[in-house]
Amino acid sequence: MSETFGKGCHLHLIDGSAFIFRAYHALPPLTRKSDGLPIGAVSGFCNMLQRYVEGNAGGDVTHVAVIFDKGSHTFRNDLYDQYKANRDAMPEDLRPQIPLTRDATRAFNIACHEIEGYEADDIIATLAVQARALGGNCTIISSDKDLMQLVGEGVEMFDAMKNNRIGVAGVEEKFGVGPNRVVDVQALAGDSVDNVPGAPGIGIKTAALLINEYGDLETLLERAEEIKQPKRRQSLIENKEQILLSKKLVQLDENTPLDFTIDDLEVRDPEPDVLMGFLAEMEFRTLTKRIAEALKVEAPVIADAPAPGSDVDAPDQVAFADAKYDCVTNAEALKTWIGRIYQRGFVAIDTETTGLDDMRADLVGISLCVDAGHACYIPLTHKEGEASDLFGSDKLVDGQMDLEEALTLLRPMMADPSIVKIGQNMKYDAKIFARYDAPIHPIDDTMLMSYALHAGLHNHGMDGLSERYLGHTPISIKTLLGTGKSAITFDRVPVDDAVRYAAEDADITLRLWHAFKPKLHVNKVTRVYETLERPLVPVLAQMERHGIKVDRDVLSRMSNAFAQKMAGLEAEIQELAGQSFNVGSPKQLGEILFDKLELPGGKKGKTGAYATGADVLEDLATEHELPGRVLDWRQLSKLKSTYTDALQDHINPDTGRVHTSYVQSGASTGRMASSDPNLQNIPIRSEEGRRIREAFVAEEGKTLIALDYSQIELRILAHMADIPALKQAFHDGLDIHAMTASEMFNVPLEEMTPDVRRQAKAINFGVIYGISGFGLARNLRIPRAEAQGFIDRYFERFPGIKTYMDDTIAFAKEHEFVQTLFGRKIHTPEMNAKGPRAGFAKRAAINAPIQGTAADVIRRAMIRMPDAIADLPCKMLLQVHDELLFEVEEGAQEQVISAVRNIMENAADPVVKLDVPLIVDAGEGPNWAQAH
DNA sequence: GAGTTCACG
DNA sequence: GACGTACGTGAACTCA
Repeated sequence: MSETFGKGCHLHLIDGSAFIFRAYHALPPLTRKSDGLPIGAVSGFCNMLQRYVEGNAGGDVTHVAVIFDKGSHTFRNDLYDQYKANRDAMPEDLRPQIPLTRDATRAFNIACHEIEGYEADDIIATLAVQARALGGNCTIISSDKDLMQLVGEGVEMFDAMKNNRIGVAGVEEKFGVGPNRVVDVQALAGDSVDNVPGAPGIGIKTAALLINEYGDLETLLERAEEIKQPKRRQSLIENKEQILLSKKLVQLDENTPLDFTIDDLEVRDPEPDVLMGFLAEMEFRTLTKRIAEALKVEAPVIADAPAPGSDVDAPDQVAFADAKYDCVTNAEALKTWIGRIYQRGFVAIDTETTGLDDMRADLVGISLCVDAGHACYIPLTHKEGEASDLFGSDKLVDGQMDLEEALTLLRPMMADPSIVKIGQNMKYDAKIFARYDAPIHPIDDTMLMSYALHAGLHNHGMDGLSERYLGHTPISIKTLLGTGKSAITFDRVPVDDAVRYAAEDADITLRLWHAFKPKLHVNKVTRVYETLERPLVPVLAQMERHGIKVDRDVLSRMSNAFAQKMAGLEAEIQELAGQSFNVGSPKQLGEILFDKLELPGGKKGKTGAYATGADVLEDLATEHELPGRVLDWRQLSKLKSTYTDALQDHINPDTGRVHTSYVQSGASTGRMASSDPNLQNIPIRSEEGRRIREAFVAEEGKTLIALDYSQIELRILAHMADIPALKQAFHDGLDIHAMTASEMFNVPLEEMTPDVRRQAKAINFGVIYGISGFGLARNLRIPRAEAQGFIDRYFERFPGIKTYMDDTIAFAKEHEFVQTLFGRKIHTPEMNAKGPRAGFAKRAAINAPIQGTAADVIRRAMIRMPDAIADLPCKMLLQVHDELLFEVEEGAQEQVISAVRNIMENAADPVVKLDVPLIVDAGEGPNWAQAH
């Protein structure tokens, strides 16, 4: 019955991408039971296709196609690089489903087309115009307003969700003009979703008014001077180029080069075998049955596999004891595994290396897992010889794949955007792979999933997670490597042992992934994971790999100076004590101070030792000379051992730089921790300590730039607790501590004394920390009653703060978690405990949303930073909670500061609209001391 | 390995 | 009325 498209024919064009996104967002994240493949969007897509088919049975449709977008780069990006630039990345669990929606369309025996470099809308436009020219009709199954310009004689749209036809009248209702002028209105109004700029200040209503008055866009722009309203006139004149560009962006291309014709789109009946086969493979039980009935065929039997992940407590289909772990020793076997990975669309991957330092450790082997209970290990550089064997040769163990051969096979899979690589702490593995020219993307991380789900409840190490969520105790690395001096490195572990250990790690990681993935959605932290955790991994990896230059000579000189001073102080201290003792021992010092010298106020802690902390010694300094000397000695000792000495050992011999490691899941609040070395606690408060920052320097020809958020936590408090006076003060750029003092003590700002301001500052900080009279009294060294008086007065002046605290505590008691403005959850399991623990929990619950929201804000800035500075000669090096440090080529300072500041100050947008401005201060210099 | 102290935001 | 007390970290050191 083949016939040429023409009069009397009716073409249906389905907007495939719209179907996919609707399906994805309408459904919970379903997974295929047998293997956990994410399948929700495919399921919804098939349902929509089936409903479409049923709805059009017996209708007049003669031709039909589903049209998809292909690739992210189109000719519009060449016109305007910001086009659709503000779109979120595709969710990771949707990505592997995209090719399956094509398969689904073909399984329904419906034509399915996409063309590289063009949006689906352009293909639809081209086909609609052709259909009309050939005298037929066309219905576009979509509600996308960008397609409305096509409506007209012979062409209409159909909103499948609302079951609603959109003709010329519908378009006029939406845009206020006929379809032929829709692009003119869109060009003026712009589109925030697609990032089409348009004319600022002009929306659809105004645009329609203007177009109707002047006829079309070109005439309007020519005669813009005549417009009476000054703002509109100015906007049109000033933004003429931008408006014309916008028109090009919204105008669909009706001449897309097609590699098929309308005649190829003729309606075909589905072939039951093909369709049933596909549905059965996807394991859609209900849908398979329904369609089988409609087609009057037998529904295939879908085996009832136990459901991994459906029950978090028992996700295993294969007991660990029955797991099968292969040793991969040749290319054929590895290719088989890679084939399995492509079938699934995901793989759990783990690296074994010679050490814990990801900047220096060498790759020893790789393990992979795609099915729980079936994993493999690829030994690559295991060496012969026992740990104790001093003459242990460096000869490689026989029967291993060549490292480069294995990487060559793995690299395409690791870089393939359709394959999700799952790891536990993937930053480590990604950094190792990066050193072997094997970039890995996209990734999923079970440690970070646990962090999004369980922050505040427990740690997120793999062994703990395995015991807690899988009920399985993993093989301990210590049993393989030993401990202490006799410990060996992984390359000396016998291959058989390594297979059991390493393959199990990948197996565990995959099972954790199956357990956590559905929980993200149930616990409503998918957004946190997808926007604040997952995308930060590559950013941190990049920063850590880059490192910061540290001048060894500067540190070494300071170290010697400190040693000399300490020796002098030590002699003085012994002299004052009348005996020699270890100044570094708090126990011995306590005995000298309180037993021998009989100084007052000796208090023993729970262990029976005297407290000798800085606050105690400061109080004693008025009584005796010795405590003051000890304080000086301690400061120097700290600076020397922790900074000037230890830091030198952290200079990487290959790069000459120091590479910290950020622990993304380190702090329960959403902050990060820095370790090996910790570069988030480099001294600054004391003059002597601050000089250590002079050793952190820029490379020759470059300079350091530090940008930090000003008072970010107080600003967030002002917003969250909704305190008008504080918000106004921030809007007016006032000194917030002085303003607080003025409000509290009724002192005019001009008469403010530094001491009153200092007290107010302490209170402001106290509020953020969950203030108590006792704590404030100790901090300010004032009587407790006086401190309590301050707090009472503060709450009187800012009653909203008290309400916020009470509400937060009530929420935490009820739910046992608190939340940041971005939805991060911090669990507070001790809220309903008895005794002093409840006090701790309360204060932590008050602090966590504030500290956590600030942490979320800077994370968002960091995630956006690589794109923002891609074309600038600079690198982001460090994060210190509210500060970012960059190394910049000399001369580009201004540009970088302006770009970075823009990202940081707007980092909360568009998810959270803060009532207070975020302000970023910037500094620049040859070293960190001067840049700050 | 726990406890103490102190560096940072 | 008595508990105890500012929030969040990491590292070095002593001592059992």
